[in-house]
Parts: sequence; structure tokens; C-alpha cells
Amino acid sequence: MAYRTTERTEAKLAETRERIVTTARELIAEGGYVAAQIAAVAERAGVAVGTVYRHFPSKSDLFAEVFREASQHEVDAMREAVEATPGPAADRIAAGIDVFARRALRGRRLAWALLAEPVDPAVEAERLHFRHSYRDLMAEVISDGIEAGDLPPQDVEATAAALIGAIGETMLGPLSPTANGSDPEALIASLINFCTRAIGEEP
Amino acid sequence: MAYRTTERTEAKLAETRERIVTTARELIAEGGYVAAQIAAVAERAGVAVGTVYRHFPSKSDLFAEVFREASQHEVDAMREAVEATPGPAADRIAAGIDVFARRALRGRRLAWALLAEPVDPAVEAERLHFRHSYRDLMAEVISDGIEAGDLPPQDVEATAAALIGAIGETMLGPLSPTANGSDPEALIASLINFCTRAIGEEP
DNA sequence: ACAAGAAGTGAATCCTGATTCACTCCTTGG
DNA sequence: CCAAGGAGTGAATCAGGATTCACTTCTTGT
Repeated sequence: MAYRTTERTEAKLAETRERIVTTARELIAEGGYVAAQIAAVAERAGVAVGTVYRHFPSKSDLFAEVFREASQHEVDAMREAVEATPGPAADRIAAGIDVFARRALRGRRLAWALLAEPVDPAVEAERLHFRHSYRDLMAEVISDGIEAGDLPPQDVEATAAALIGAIGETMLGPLSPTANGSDPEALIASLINFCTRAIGEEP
Repeated sequence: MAYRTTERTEAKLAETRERIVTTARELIAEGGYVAAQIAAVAERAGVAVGTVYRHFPSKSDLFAEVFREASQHEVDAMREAVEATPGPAADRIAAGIDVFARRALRGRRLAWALLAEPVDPAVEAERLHFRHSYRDLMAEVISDGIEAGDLPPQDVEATAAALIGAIGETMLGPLSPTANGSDPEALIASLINFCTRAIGEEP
């Protein structure tokens, strides 16, 4: 045996892999899944098609990873906002939505891809996980609010799911007024009002 | 000239066309767009593939029609419920949601396909129209409510969009508790509570 | 019964990408 | 410098469906 990958080589490998993932995310952010063919990723990343397959067994696997990283990032941001906010449940949820909304406004395409654009089953599984995280985060805060007496009793899961739907539709859905350049600040304010009322708090 | 289609022939033509559309809708209701290949539609409808193309220039056109009919039907049902309900805006919206929710529970697959499953652009245009109709219906009622002093002033469009999102997610989305057999009645009640609060009415 | 004009048929073709793999190029340890 | 063990390459292959079209089978009016 005369060849065994050394640390330097490993690093180069990892770098290439990373570049592929990053490129894939960029392409999705620009044109959604349709624009993210393996050939396109390879070209933009400066490698051959075969190289992509040396790092990922299939397209699904590559995109599952892209998805996982990107969504984790989003959820972390929202969680951080929620946890950094003191006060009653309504305020904490408002803070979370605010962060979500602003992040979604930059990078609509990517946000939409993460939240709603259809993909193959393997990637869909990642999305489900992602949505669950969002919902659980909301549900947790609402539960606390109910216990503290800030919010009326309610089906926490259902409320949380409905909140996710409302947020997604308002910011990213086909009905979203953000599509036609209306004032984003006003939209965010409306959304927060809506959600605040919806959980049972007077705005 | 020795042949000109007669009334009887026309009728047979129309019947075949109708059968194709109906079959396509059934297939979507059973397995979504993936299950609705032209070949499958043709076979189930008892015609040859070529015949489908004699009636519709392309797959998109066929499904756009399926879509248009089905969604019109849904919106009509909701509109009817809203218009048949007297009283304050909150009650009317609750009635609309109730109808939507119950219809969605039967035929989840079709409802999801209509509302959210990804499709090609031509069909997507129909969906947009469909969602707009829903939103406008909600928006109209909310506006009336505000004018009548039943509801607080708010961005009507944004509220309506958020409602659609909340309803869709709750009843059909991947987070929907309906997926795992929880009590549908309770879910509908929660949803209506949520929406009622969200538009600014005490439940 | 016949010819013209349509409608029906489905095997063959096309298209769009994902996936493979025989071959070339590097790295490494001896 | 050499041979072994990977890593990189991209043209060729596959696959899944939509779409076509040369040919067959009705229908109708004379």
C-alpha cells in the first residue's frame, strides 16, 4: 500500500464537498429546485458531474443536506430571538415572527423552497422536520403563556400549526403582497397583529 | 363533402371529453399529480393516449381544466355558506371555514392538490386564481365587518391571506393533526376559534 | 354501397435530466 | 523515480413520461 489520504488531502476533499453544497444552495436561492440540476451545480462549483456523485450518492442526498443545513440555520435564528425576548408569550412570539419575516424577505426564493416548494420524498422528509421544529417552538411558547395565565387555554398544536401557515402564506405564498412591492414593514406589522390576536392576546 | 359531425356525434365527443376530465380528477384525488400521467388517464378512461391529445393540446391544458372546475366548485361552496349565514362577520367567516374544513376532510388529497401540490406553470396560474377567490371572499366579509363596527380596523388583504394560510396548514399541511387520526371535530373547532380571534373578535 | 371527412389508436420518438463507469490524473510511501 | 490507491472527468447510458403521427376505424350524405 503506497497511498493513504493525508490530512491535507482530506481538507481539500472537505472543501470541495462544502463548495458543492454551497453552490447548490445558491442555485436554489436563485431559481428554486428546477434551476438546481446536478450539471448546473457541478459547472458552477467548478467540478465535473462525476465528482458530485463522488461526494453524494444521489441528488436527493445532496439536497437533503443543503436543506438540513439551511433550515437548521433558520430555526436557530428564530429560537434565539424567542429566547432572547423577555416578557409575556405574545411578545416572544412577535419577536420570533419578526425575525422569520425579515429573513424571509431577503432570500424569498430560498425561504419558499425550504418551506413549500415541492421536492422529492427524501428532501420532503427534511422539510417536515424543519416545519416541526418551527411548530414546536411556537407551541412551547404558547404553552408557557397559557400556564402563566397570559393566554387563554387552547389546542396548542393546532394553534401553532395555524400560525406557521399564516406566516408562510403572508410572507411567501402566492397571495403574499410582498410579491408586488408593498411596504414590507407594514406587512410585518399586520402579520404580527394577526398572530397576536390569534393566540388570544389583545394587540 | 360527405361527412359533417352530427349532433349525436358531438354528444359522444363531449361525453368522452368529460370522461377524460373526470378520470383525471379521480387520479389526482387518489394519488396526486404524480399518479396522473396521461397514459394512466387514458387507460382508466378507456381511450387511447392519442385520444386525450385529440381533446386537449397538452397535459397542462387538461389539468388546467380539471383544476378550474374543481376549484370553482370549492369556492362556490364556501361562498354559498358565507352568504347563507346572517349575523356578524365572525359568524359568517366561521361558517365558511366550517364548510371548507369539512370538504377538505373528505378528499384531502384532492384538496391538497388544489391548494398546494406543485404543478407546472399553466396549472399554477389556475391555482393562483383559486386562492385569490378564497382570499377575496374572506376579505370581503372582513371589510363588511369592519364597516359594521364588528371588527377592528386592519389590513384586510393581509388578514385574509393569513387566514387562508392558517386554514390550509391546519387542515392539509404536513403539520396537520388530521394526518394522524385525531378528532376532526375538535380540530375544526380549534381552527374556527383561532380564526375568530385572529380577525379580532372574542370567541 | 361508396368516398370523403373525422375520430381513435398506440407504437415509436423526443426530451430532460439523473446516473454510471472506463479512463486519466494526483498523491503518497517506499 | 515508481507502483498503488484514490480522486476527477464527462461522454455515454438510462429512465420516465409527454407528445407525435401514419394508419385504422367510424359516420355521414349521396
